[in-house]
Amino acid sequence: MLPKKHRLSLRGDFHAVFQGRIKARSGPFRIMCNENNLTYNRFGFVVSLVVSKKAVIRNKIRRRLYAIVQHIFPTLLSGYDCVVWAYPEATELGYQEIEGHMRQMFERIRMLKL
RNA sequence: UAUGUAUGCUGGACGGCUACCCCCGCCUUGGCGGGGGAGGAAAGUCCGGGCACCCUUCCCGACGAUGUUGGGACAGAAGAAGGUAACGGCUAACAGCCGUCGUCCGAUAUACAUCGGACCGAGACAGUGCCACAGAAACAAUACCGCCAAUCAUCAUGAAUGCUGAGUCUAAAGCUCAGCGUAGUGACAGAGGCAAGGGUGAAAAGAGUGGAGUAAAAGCCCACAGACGAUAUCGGCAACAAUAUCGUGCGGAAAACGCUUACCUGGUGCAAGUCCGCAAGGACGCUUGAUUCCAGCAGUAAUGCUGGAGCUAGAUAGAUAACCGUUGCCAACUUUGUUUGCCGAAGGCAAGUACAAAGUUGAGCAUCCGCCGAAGCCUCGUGCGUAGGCGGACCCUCCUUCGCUCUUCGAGCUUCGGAGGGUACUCAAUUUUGCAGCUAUGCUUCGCAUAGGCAAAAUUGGUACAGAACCCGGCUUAUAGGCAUACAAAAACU
RNA sequence: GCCGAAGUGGCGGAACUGGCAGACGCGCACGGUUCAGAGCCGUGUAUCCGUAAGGAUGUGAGGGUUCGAAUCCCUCCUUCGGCA
Repeated sequence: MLPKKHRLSLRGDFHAVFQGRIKARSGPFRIMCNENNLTYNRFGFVVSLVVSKKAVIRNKIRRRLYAIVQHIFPTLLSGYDCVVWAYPEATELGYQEIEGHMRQMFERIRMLKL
């Protein structure tokens, strides 16, 4: 879980990210980013009712995404707001596979530090 | 014994590592320390409440006065609309719960009765409607087949008495003949009487048995029995039940109705609403409550009362976790033993059901590819493929050989070639079970006990349903495994 | 969190005042027309059993009321829509 400071919460923040041009996709996940005027990153996750009708499964996917982002947080460049979507196929994946997809997406949008 | 149904309870544990939310304290403005952090259904949203605002009404005050505005209330008329429906109790309230009654079903039983289960369990002599097809008729009735011939009509016959005519002598009477025709008899079934029987249908006028009755019949009448309603008495708070009297010929459907009766509900819902802010948004409401646990008392019970102790999530794109390790539990399988039946001298054959126990730890391990392919499998193709066969790569051991290095009668490394092997498990400990023919020790002998000894085994899968969003009381639905109680009874054995 | 609507062959969609389920259209299959194709015309077309006649099941699932349920009632499932 990320601290509340690093989470996206306001409606306007999400809409600002939707205006961004930095996008990537890997497997059942999609990411969209935009620059903010802060010195740190903020993340938001979208796991809609289409993914699964059971709240337990949706919560587990979101918690895994939070845990992965928290794990690779120090290796990222700063100053971005990001939103990650999950799609129904994500319910079939294990933790290692989700982590692989996430790393691939961050690599494609060149947010990893060298 | 296994299984099913119903009800109630339970719903894994420990540790590592990296993090999140709330509260408290300290230093001090982001760190440290401490404490807490999902459920029986948090779900579905099917009901009921608390709570908040609005509407109406009432009360008080002010004013620009039959209205406006501010405050308060133990308030919610009628109608509409919606809901509930045996009776009593419980409750803040309910479509919930408890108890009782009634009807129906099942088991035991001759029966009474007992046990278990189900029930939207008021009203169809207030009204508007419905009962398809079939059938004569589907509810103030009607008559297809059928039954009857009392009454009317028709036809035939027709006593006594009678009427008319003729004759018998003119008349009358009487007598004879002819005609009419009454009662009666017979025929027919046109009018009519009947609804017992047949047939149709889910249901047929709703009255079952016996008698009387009739032309034939029928609750048309009588006796007995059934159902429903009213009244009285007895039991019960009541629904209801028992008995007696009186009355009623009595179809179904209220899960047809903007139908009746009785009772309940003013409306909207925390996205209610209050406050701050230009706005985005934020704070409050928001967790001390019809609260939890324990004990006692009252009550058949639901439940209530009293006393003591406790504070037990409060997120808001939504925390309570992610990833590992150990272990518990369950199932299958394997092994061992016990088990059951049959034959029998030892012993064997069959069943593989039920029960019990174990399935742990460490070390070593060089194999791989292609083609074919008994068994076996299916999509039935000359497909897949276990054992196995052939070929190749690679590895190990030995021998021969070309060289190199060094601490030089030897060792190591290496090139070419040849032979053999590459078996998928092995070893040790441990645990459990079994064995008792060998050894040691102890006990008084048979023998028993302990320690050694011998044999066997050391796999796989699962661990539910599901995530608070203002809070409670219910209902319904989901739920691996485990526990308890009641009921049912397949199969096997006795 | 709250409120509402729908579910019928392979598809769309009738039958909703209870009374023979699948009208009608599209699609599909077969046959005819044509030298051939399109188009047109005709027949058939839920599932199972049966040579056939015929029988059984079937309106999202389960239960109930009724002589009889796609229709009425109850509980679930799925899908869709609305409210800041």
